[in-house]
Amino acid sequence: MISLTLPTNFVAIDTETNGLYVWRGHKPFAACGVFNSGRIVFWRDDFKGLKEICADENLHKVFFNAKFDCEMLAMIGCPVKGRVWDVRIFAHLLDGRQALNLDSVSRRYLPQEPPKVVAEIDDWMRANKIKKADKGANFKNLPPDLLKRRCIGDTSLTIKLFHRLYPVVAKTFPLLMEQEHRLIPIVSRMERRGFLIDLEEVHEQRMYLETVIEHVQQYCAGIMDNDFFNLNSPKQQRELAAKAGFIDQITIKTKKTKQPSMNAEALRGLHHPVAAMLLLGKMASQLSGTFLSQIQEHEVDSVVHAGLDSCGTLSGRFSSSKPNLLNIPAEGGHLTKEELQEQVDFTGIDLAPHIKKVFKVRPGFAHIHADKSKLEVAMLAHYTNDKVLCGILSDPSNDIHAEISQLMFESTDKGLRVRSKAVVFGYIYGAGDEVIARRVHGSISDAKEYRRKLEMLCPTIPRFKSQLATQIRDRGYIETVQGRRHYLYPGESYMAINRMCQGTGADEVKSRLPAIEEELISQYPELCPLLNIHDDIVSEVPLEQVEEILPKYKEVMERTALKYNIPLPVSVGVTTTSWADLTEIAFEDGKPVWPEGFKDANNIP
DNA sequence: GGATAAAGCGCG
DNA sequence: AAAGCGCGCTTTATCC
Repeated sequence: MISLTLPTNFVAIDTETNGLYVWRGHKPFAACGVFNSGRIVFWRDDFKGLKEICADENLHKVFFNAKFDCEMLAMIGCPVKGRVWDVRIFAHLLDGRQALNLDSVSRRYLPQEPPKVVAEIDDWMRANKIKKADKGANFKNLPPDLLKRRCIGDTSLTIKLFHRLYPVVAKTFPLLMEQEHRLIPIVSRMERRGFLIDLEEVHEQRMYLETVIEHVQQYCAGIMDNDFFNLNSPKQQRELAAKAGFIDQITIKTKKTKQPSMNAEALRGLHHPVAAMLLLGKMASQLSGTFLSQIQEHEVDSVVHAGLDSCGTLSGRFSSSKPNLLNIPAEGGHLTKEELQEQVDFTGIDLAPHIKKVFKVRPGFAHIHADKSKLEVAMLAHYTNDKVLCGILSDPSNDIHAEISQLMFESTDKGLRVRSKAVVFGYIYGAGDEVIARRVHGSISDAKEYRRKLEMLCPTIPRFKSQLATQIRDRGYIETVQGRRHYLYPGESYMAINRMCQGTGADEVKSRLPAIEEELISQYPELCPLLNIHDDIVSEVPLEQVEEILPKYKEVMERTALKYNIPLPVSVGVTTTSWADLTEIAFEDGKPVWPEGFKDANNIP
């Protein structure tokens, strides 16, 4: 599929734009093309000839961050055809730890210093008192010559990097190079489609949360004998804790400064009414001040278009920003009412609204969620090929933590199941004994004992761990089945299992997006992926096609997976209203078993 | 007044 | 010897 030698005809293109978001109407005002022949073309305001270049199927196009430039070029009537290459993807595959801006990538891989335009532009921005955040919007106001030099300079660096890196990346990462480039148009469509937002619901939830915050602030100010209390100040929280007399009972310390921690875990264990009020206020403050205000800030015509970056993480997972849609609170994910009720009487108060209610499904559509269950434990089973783990995972209906608990403790008692789960996850995450002890509410020696029990049960795990440590010591990186290299320093060997499991899982799930496109979108063009939440792919489908698509979607996610030592079953959920109403759908003989009345209630034909 | 570190917290 | 992993975002506190 991928040739090891450079293509014969290629052009690097860079656009200068008046902003970063096509959905806000931003578009290019200048562009540059540098051909492999050495020919340089620069456009400003008038893009004569650019359309023909972009439309040439036989001319490979090279970008630094292709998703951005391709979207922008389409905005001025120059859709990009033919093969697209992205040097930023090359850099990310070569070493995921390093910075991904053009300047630092050039310094890393090119022999000569990049031109000093970057510093010149920064000087100009400073001289004109432009804030860092407004830098992008002010490129248009740069002195024309400076802008032209910058645009040509960036495009020249891009083509030089392509020359230098293409042969290395094509040879070292054939699978991932293909996979990541296939994602460019798919992710672009995901971002442009976006999520519909219920602004009325956002407003109501904020109003409610602000009254909760106000109430808690009054309550704390009263205790402090003061007019104000700042809920977000750990300093004031500690003063409150001292006055209320529970600060000495806090055992958890902050990481850097070793002060008594005011985090939820510390406050939760206290069973003190003032601590409970603090917890409530802090939660309300985060829900309103982070999640809801982010949605309001980035909504355009009731739609949020989160930025999705396939090169945004060390592990290979996506990152999401403006707003981040990968950390929207689940119902009951934060404080539960029962937890606080025993400390303060909150009768008649809804503790927290469900933020996922805000994310609506477009009328006439449904959302399908499909997630690979137990993904990271499965990856551990694959790499270790452990008899016990593979045995348990071979039957998807098994409760893995109950099964492991049975083998470790000869019991599936709830408390013991929690312990074995904590040790398994602790292992996957590289936790120390102290953290495991805290998780199981036990002593350090308990933690040591549980760890030893798991190592006896699955001797392949410590063996795998030491193999990874050896590879890190000998060559500086570990490599997943997809061929992704994860660089780690010997002092970071404890993270190796996590990086392998998280990284392999991430590549496994995200490479299902091209499969969905080839096998399903070709047949159902209205099907549109919206989000990849690590082990989950969310898509929008027309209501009248839900029943038909659902089994195929699950089947494609399962069948097109790479081959592992264990099956990776996919579970499916559907909603036609909002993210909060997601309903899991069971399958029998490859057909969905709809819950009683579900189809009628959701207008599914 | 802007930039940055630290703490805190949501998700998988 | 010791180490929960990966993110993005907000606020406070502090520095220049």
